This record gives sequence, C-alpha cells and structure tokens, in this order.
Amino acid sequence: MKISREQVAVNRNRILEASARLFRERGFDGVTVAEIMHAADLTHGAFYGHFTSKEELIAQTFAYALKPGDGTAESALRERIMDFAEIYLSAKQRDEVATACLFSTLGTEAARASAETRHTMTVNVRNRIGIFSKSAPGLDADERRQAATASWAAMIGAAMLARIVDDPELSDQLLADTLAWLGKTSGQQRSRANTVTSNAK
Amino acid sequence: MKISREQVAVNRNRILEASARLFRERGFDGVTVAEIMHAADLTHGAFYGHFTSKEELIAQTFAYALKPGDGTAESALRERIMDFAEIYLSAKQRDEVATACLFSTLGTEAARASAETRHTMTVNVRNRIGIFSKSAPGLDADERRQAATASWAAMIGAAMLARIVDDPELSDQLLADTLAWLGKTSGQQRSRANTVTSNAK
DNA sequence: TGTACATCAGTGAACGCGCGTTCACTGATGTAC
DNA sequence: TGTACATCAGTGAACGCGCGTTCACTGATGTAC
Repeated sequence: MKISREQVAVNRNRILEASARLFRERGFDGVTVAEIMHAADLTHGAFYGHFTSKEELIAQTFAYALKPGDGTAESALRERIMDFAEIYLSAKQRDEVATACLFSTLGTEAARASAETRHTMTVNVRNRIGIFSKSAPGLDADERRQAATASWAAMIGAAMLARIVDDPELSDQLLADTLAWLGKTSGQQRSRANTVTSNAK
Repeated sequence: MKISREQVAVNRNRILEASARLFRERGFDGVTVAEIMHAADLTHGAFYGHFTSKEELIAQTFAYALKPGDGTAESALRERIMDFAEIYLSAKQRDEVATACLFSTLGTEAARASAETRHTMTVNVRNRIGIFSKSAPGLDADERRQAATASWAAMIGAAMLARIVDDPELSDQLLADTLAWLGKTSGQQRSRANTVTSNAK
C-alpha cells in the first residue's frame, strides 16, 4: 500500500539507523539487505524504492552517520581532544560497537569503498582535525594540527586494537595507556563539565 | 597427479603469500578462494587439501604474516619507535597495500574474525608493544609502555586514515603530521643507520 | 638397484546455498473536480 | 467539503549469479619387496 510522505521519510531514516548499527557490528559484507530491512521493520523488496543498490546504501549510511554535529552544548563539550578521548577510549565505547566511531569499526573496509563513501569520510577527517586543532597544544598552526591529527589517529588505532585483542585486560590496558599518553602530551586536563556529562549519559 | 613433499610445502606457502597480498588489497570478502588459488598458480580444487575452509585460511594467513621477526640486523633496526614510524608512515607503505601492515589494512575486519585469528593478533600486539617499550621514553615501565602503545596506535590509525581519504595532499599531510608529532613526543631521533636502510630499500 | 603397486596432491566439473536485485501485485494516500 | 481515480511505497515470490565446497578422476611420487 501507498504510505504518507512523512512515513516514507521515517522509513528511510529507520533503514539508515539499522544499517549504521548493523554495518558497525558485522561489516558491510556481514549484513544482508534483507536483514537491514527487517531491522527497520520493512520487507526487503522496499529497499530499492529508497536506494539504488547496497553500495549506495553504504554511501548514504556514512553521510547519515557522519553528518556535521548539531552545534549543541553537548557536542561542543567534545571539541577538545581530552574531553573527546575520555569518552572515545572508554570500555563502554569499545563494547557498544553498534554506536561507536565509524573509523574504528569500519575503517579498513571503508578504504576500499566507493568514491562517494570515501569522499564523505574525507570531509569528516578534515573537519575533525580542524575542530581538535583549535584547542590542541602547539606554538603555531602546524604544531597544533600535528597534535590534533596524531592524537585522533592514536584514538582510532587504540579503539580498533582494543576490539581485536582477545584478552580483556590487555584491551583495557590499550585504552588506558593511550588515554594516559594523550593526557601527558596534549597538555590538556579533562574538563570538569565533561566528566559530569559522561557519567550522566 | 601426486606431487613431492617439498612441492606441497612450496605450494602451501604460495597460497599463503597470495592470500596475504590479496586480503590486504581487497579484504576477506573481496577475494574468492578461486582467485587466491589462481594467484598461487593452482586450481581451486586443491585448496581443501591445504585448508579446511576459507576461515581457516584467514587464520593461517595471519599466523604466516605475523610470524615473529627473524632476528636479523634489519628487523632490529625497526625496534625503535621512530625508525619503525619513518617507514610505516611513508607514502610507499601507504600505497603498497599488498605488503603493508595487517592491522592498518584489515584491522576492522579482523576484529570480527575467528577466535584463532584474533588470538594470533593478540600475541602480536603484546609483542610489538614489548619491543617498542624497550626504547620508548618514560621514567618507568608504565610510562614507556604508554608511549609505546599510543605511538603504535597513532601509526596504525594514521595509515588507515591516509588510505581512506581521497585527497592526496591531505593523505600526505596525515602521515607527515603524525610522524612529526611522534618525533616531538617520543624524544627519539631517527637513527642514521635506518635512514640509510630505508633509502636503500 | 630395479620393479610393481599404493598413495595422495592436484584437476576441473558440478553442486547448492545465499544474496542482491527484480517485478507483478496491493491498497492507502493524495489530488482533481 | 465530498467523491472518484491515479499514484506509488511497500509486499513477498522469484530470479540468477557467484561463491564456498565437494568429488570422481589423473598420474607422479614414494614405498615395499
């Protein structure tokens, strides 16, 4: 049956929510179109009314999940490296793969994805480094950008390793060690406000 | 036809060499068993004489590609963080995916691989951090391990990002910035010997 | 050392399952009057 | 505002391709005598 325009938009969002979660949990090839549609409470046939192919869904999922921040106070709290890192390198983020960072959950697969997908990620990379650079330590713009880039890369690498490793203690240690080192090298302290936010969430 | 025992061992190695290259280039699901066998100059039917399944091949490929260093002078040159980083974060390593680091090329997929594959990687993680810790900066073992862990994580993250990004300049910048920051924070200089080695290679 | 035979790695055709994709159909939406 | 009809999002069966895996067969290896 036909469905209202608002419902179509709702359905499309539900598909993207489902794919964003499932891709992170199982990878692009570990999830079928039918599974995604089922998770979105639709049947698989409706898929091609929304997207032309699974590959396009991947691109749209990245566009959806990496859309620029909402500018709220909460997202502003995560603009400083250490505020971001403290959440990023938590056991919670490591374990809740379905909502974790796309780079640390799908990065190596994304490097082989479509031009559109890679471009969406490129914009996001530039953006993230720009945000971190504002408050990164350093005497000039170059130094701040270096600190921002390497700190973020360390977070992504550590989160990925923490999910690979089969020893929970080593996994915890990878996160804690990376966080400790970022704290030492960034010259930043965790902000009090963020500590409260992360507990409250 | 039957084949000599030495030839069987040679064939097995050829399969593993081919899979190690192809998996890195295209991911586990982007390569078929038949393609791997063809690259190893065999027909696909022979595959199951060597391995029980594609999943087992993945595990064996990791065991093969991550086998402990050979203890030669050359591998010893890469035990210090900056000597390793200089090669790791080069444009050459970024572009030659087929022979690059398994963590930066297959990491997010490996996090969902078999217990055996993950265990092989776990041993390698511990090993690598142990090696880097020996020469990492820090006042005590904890500090050195933190520097070793975060530095390696930054290399892996940066190499992965550099392969995702579709802008060559940004890609170069990601590598150069991470290397610069590691140089500043590690308190190490690149060793002269290694610079020569990397040019010669 | 030479011969006869059993072994078994490799070959290539075939199987069958699963997945992405298509399509005829349904029936509620939304529009034209 | 109410009615009649065209539109089109969703349904679910079906398609067909590709891939992992199997298997009967081949013929060189390697062993027993």
